[in-house]
Amino acid sequence: MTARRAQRPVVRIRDVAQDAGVSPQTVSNVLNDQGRFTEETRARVLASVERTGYRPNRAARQLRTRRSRLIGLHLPAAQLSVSNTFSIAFVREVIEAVRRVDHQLVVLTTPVDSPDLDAELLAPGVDGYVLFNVGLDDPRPRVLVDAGVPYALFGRALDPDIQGWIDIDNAAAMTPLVDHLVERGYRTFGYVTYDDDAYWTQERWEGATARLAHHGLAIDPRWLLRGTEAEIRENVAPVLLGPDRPEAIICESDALAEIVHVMATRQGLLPGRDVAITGFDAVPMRFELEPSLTSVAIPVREVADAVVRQVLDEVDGAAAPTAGTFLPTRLAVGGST
Amino acid sequence: MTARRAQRPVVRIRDVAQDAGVSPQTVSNVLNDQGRFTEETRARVLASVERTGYRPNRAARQLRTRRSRLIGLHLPAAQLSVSNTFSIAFVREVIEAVRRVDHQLVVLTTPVDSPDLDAELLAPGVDGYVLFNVGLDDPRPRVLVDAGVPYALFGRALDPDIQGWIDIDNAAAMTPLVDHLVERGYRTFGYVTYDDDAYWTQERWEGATARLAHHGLAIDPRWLLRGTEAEIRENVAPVLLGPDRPEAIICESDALAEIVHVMATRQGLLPGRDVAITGFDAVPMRFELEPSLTSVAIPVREVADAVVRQVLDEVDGAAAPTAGTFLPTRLAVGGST
DNA sequence: CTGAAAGCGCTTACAG
DNA sequence: CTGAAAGCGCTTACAG
Repeated sequence: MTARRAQRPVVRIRDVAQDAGVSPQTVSNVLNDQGRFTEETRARVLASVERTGYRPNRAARQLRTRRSRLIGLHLPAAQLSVSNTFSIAFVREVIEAVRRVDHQLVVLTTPVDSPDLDAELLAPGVDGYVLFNVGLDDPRPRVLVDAGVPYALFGRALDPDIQGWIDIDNAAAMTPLVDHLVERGYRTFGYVTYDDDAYWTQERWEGATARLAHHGLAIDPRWLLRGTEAEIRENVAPVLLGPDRPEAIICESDALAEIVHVMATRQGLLPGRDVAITGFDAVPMRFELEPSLTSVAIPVREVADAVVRQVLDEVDGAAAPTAGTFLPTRLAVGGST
Repeated sequence: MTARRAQRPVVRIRDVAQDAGVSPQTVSNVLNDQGRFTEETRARVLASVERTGYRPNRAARQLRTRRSRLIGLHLPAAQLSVSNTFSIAFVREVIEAVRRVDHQLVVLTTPVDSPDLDAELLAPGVDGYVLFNVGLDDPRPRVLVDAGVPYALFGRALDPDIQGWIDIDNAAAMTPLVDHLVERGYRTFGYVTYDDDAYWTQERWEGATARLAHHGLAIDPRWLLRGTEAEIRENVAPVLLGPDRPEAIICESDALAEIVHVMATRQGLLPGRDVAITGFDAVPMRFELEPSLTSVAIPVREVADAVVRQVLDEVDGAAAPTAGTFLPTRLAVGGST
């Protein structure tokens, strides 16, 4: 226990000042790069910081500057599961993005429909929030707007007050995907999608069908498969992988495409040769599929960086120059088409 | 932007005091449940808190009490991936456990082998740390011990200074599993394991073989498969699922058991009828296996609660009553045996 | 049971 | 370029 209770004496800024023979104020200036000191002073101060092992007290700094250097990430527990491939990739990038701007990430997990959502979101005193998986009528941005807490979100909102969003253009993203399929010679199409009311579900469907129409093509209604993952898992073989099947199957997400891919393989069909399969997201999966999946890559890292930067701009009161920003997607061609 | 910049005036404790007609001190006492007030005062104060929308300034409280109410979770980025089924389940439970004790969770992702590990771990000013995936010679506990920062860990360490660990007894956990297999009549065994030097890898192997020996049984060396997930994926069929195969395959983890299960199914073998398969961890997977996997359940929630409680006890200076604690595992019998 | 004073460790004006 | 003073908003002794 001895080592455990080390309790080494706390070094304060005035100890460093004393050691360096300057005032606390000067130490503060050096540490916060405020200018107003000679290079020689700077060196002396830094040497003293090193020697004394000084580490600024965050609470004191926070009290004075009114900045916690904490960014909140709202991550309802349900989204932190191995089934949420995209969420996990996104969370990881947000953590890294926050680290790059020298802040700390605080994770909140209150369910979106909790009656305490407001209180819990406001309690931790973070400088701002990152939200994602935000639907058009999500209650969270409103809570933060009303409380005057800065935030940025990956997604979009209906309310024009809700600004500072970062998103991808789901419909537009389907254009190069469909063009690619048409170019490869595929002419009959199936579509696999979640049966939810998310706007991205809607937009991907509309983007795909519109672009197919542009080519004079369409998705045959009998090859449209909607449902939960479990339902799709069950129905994909009979509906889409029998002898009378489409040449290509467009899936709303990689998670769904993975199911189709696995089931196709199990039926003895080789994706890319016997049937084309496409996904959407292009994030790492539990096992890489073979042949690899053609998909639409969401620039997760860029989104995370943009969202975090947006929060900080808002915190700093830098005029938010945009209501929202679309980031470009990229077609990732694999062996499955 | 108007709504966005709401900037409502900050309510301080003295505003509440004024509203309630008491001193700031009394408001503080009520809010922190320090006794020393009448029930009537209490009600008046709480009403004023409600009316004014007061929310304590965390920085000020932290500066005064020297508690941030922040608990750090060190989660190197590599562990936050869909392949790390167990890590994801554990992180989720830690977040919830921290929330239950009314603290906030800060996530740090510095790689374990980073030269800045010390500095980054100490920078955020958390009250204490939760560590997991800790190996016997892990550098992290030492860093925290030396800095006098409280922590608790899921895992174990060699250094006797490193106390406050919570773990399961991997070897003991294998006893009921092996007994179950023997009881079901299985007499020939294969074993699938990672090729790493983690102590749990070692302990599970020893636990299984020792208990088999107790029954006068053993794992045939030609049915021992060691390697990375990719290697196991490739070799499991030829080594363990051919005509000359063991009756039962014990796997070090659910992740490996999943591979074996999928491959067995692909070979036309029905787990539980044609070959028995067991895992270890019993956390949710991307897709539930069918038949379900017999496995050893790690009490993830209990572990998370215990680790968080241990950190707080340490923070509060409550004597750490134990060097370490083993939590019990439970055999979860599924259809795969 | 309640109040006035002091102080946690910084940084932000303000003087020199 | 550097220093002495004030104050951020709480809570912790200390008096009454």
